[in-house]
Amino acid sequence: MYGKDLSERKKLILKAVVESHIELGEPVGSKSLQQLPGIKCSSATIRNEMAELEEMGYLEQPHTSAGRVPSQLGYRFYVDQLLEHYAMTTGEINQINSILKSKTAELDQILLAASKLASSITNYTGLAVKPKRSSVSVSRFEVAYIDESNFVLIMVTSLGNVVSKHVRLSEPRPRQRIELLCEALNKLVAGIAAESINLPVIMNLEAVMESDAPIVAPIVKTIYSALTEYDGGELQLSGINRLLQYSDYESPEHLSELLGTLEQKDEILRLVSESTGEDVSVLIGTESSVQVMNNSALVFKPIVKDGKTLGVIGVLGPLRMDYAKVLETIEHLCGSVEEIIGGYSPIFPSPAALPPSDKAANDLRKGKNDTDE
Amino acid sequence: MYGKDLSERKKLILKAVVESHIELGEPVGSKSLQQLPGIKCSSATIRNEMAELEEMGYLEQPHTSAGRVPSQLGYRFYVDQLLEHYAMTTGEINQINSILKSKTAELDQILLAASKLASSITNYTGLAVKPKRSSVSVSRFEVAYIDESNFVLIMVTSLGNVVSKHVRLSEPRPRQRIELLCEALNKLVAGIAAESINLPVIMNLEAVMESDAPIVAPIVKTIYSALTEYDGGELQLSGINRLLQYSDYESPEHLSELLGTLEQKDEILRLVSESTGEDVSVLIGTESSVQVMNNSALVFKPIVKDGKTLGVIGVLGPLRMDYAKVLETIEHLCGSVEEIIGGYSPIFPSPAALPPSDKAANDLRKGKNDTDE
DNA sequence: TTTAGCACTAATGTGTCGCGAGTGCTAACT
DNA sequence: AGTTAGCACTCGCGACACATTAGTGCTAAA
Repeated sequence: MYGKDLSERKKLILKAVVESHIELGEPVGSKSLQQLPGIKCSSATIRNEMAELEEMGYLEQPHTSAGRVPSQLGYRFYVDQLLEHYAMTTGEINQINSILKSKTAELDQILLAASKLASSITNYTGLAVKPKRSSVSVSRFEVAYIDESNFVLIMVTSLGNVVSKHVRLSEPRPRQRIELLCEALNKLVAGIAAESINLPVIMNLEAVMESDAPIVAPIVKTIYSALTEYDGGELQLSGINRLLQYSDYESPEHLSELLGTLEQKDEILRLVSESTGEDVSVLIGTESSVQVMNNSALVFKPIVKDGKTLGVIGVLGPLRMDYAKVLETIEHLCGSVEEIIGGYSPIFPSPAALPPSDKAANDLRKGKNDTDE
Repeated sequence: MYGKDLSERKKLILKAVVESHIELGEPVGSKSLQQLPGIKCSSATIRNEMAELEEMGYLEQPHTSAGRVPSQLGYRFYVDQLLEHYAMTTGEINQINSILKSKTAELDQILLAASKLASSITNYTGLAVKPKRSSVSVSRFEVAYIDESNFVLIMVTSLGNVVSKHVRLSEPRPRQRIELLCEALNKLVAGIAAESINLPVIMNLEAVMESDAPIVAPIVKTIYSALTEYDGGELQLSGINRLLQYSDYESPEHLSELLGTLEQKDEILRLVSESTGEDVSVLIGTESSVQVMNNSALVFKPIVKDGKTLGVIGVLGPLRMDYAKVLETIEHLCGSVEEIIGGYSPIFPSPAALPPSDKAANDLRKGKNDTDE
């Protein structure tokens, strides 16, 4: 393991370099370190130590006769071992409480609010992700009949969310047939994950629908696409303008590329979904393996309830971000969000107290979230 | 009216200045104009003309001994009177067709795709707006019962969209009571616009619900917020990175401010909703009366069907944007989108073929749109 | 009314210079 | 052996002077 061979003094110096550079954004020299409390040696000694730290890869020099700047490895080590707990100010805590607590609404809203808070507290770009989910299923179908050629198919998913799709029929069907279809769907499709809607299921459906068999296929297709679409993960950024505050020293083309990648969304979604575990992830520079983020750091943490990841909130900032504050903020935010959604009386408290469609029972064990729209 | 006193030659010169500056982004001098076809006088004459144009406010000089740059008024006049029709390339048309035609899905999706197209074709930032609607109402309520403390209230709006809200009850209620509530809602609230849900309505509801009166108020509040929230207008940007390509000569703080304003969304929504008529709007510089957009131009056009504005797509770019191309692109895009949604068989074809809730009848005269989710 | 010519202006680019912050190295010191 | 003082060296950076250049306005002639 790296970093085990560092003397206490080296750690102290590395820590000081990182923190000074995070704060001021400039290469830090031996003299400025010397007058720091806790260091009792001369600038020459510090120079020697820094030279060695550079040798080992923790620091680097923009050019001869500039101070040192932490390398990616330097930040890594700092985050892993040197970080001091940041105590959030009461102002910050109040801000979180007042804004977040007022949102008892949809999870989406809460996530967005949390991302905005993350951005405004840390002064970096905040992000909220509604993660890709595997194997969502519909626990119940409803129809809202509009006219003989149109109805809205409403699906309550296994997670308690609601997805609705407008369906247009090529040939008109009377109300009862549609309601029959709905019943059939509830009997045959409810509780089945999108990927396991297969031919036998469809044939069953068609058999039930008798003369209306032709309308089954397009409807199943609609259901399928609704589920997978809903499933697709969503990324929302807040405080994009703060990207400029720190990457202005970078080339504008680079920034433009970064913005493009962010707008694409898939890279970030991939990163977020790749991370395992319930803990904070910190991706520094190339660790993200996204070319354009080599000069950025990404900190994020999933919001977990009963073992399910309901969302992710995080912060995107420069390599020299204030990791202590960001980590603390993210953790606090996640905590608050989990508290809020935990405060909900569970929608599906136990396999016993169940929604009407018995079929769906086995899919509802853990789903207790409550977004919709 | 301005601009009537301009000689043909002045117009020619103004046009040339604008177009040259749009293309190259640099102040344009008398010499470079001279060698343009269609101008048969010497640079000195052009200088005189330009001096007069500056006098009149159509041109301005960044400093002595630089060329001239169009003023805001200059652009205005150019757009109003000098613009030449831009013929879209077949490549561009194909791009639109292939991408747009494949989206037969939700209006939201179509709008987003159109905005992306606008951005990629024009190389500026594209925007799509789902406009604020006035007086949406619920034409029908449905409930999806989950358990005795939870149900999902599903509302089919007067426009045929579906909004759903999860409702948590502080005290459990049996299924029948919820269904009764739903019936009552359909009787008393369906067809009423959010703003006309008043005390008498609520009292009526409470009377019907008898012992369950206490749950009425929060539910009405939910309905109200769902409607106004849904009603709130939505803005999506695409190609934000292209903002950098042209505003890099601006101060980075300014750009940051602009991004902030865009993220806020309300300014843009206001601008878009303020515009009347079905035509393209072109807001140049201060015409938007948004401080931070003084150096930007906004071009947008509503998507209209049967007299209803279903969305707006537009482009945000620098003052020196390629108005000819942008205008043509936006108009073409809007045309394509209208064509696509026009192809839908109308959901509410006539006041006769109506959704079950008779109450809602009078709200459905024109609603023929079909988004959902 | 147009044009050629000329003096003038301001931005832009280039080269030189000195300053200052910071380093590495060596030699003396504990 | 580790620490420190001292010193020579290296860059980056801002300042200044200077030439260049693209463009102007004005005047006087066509």
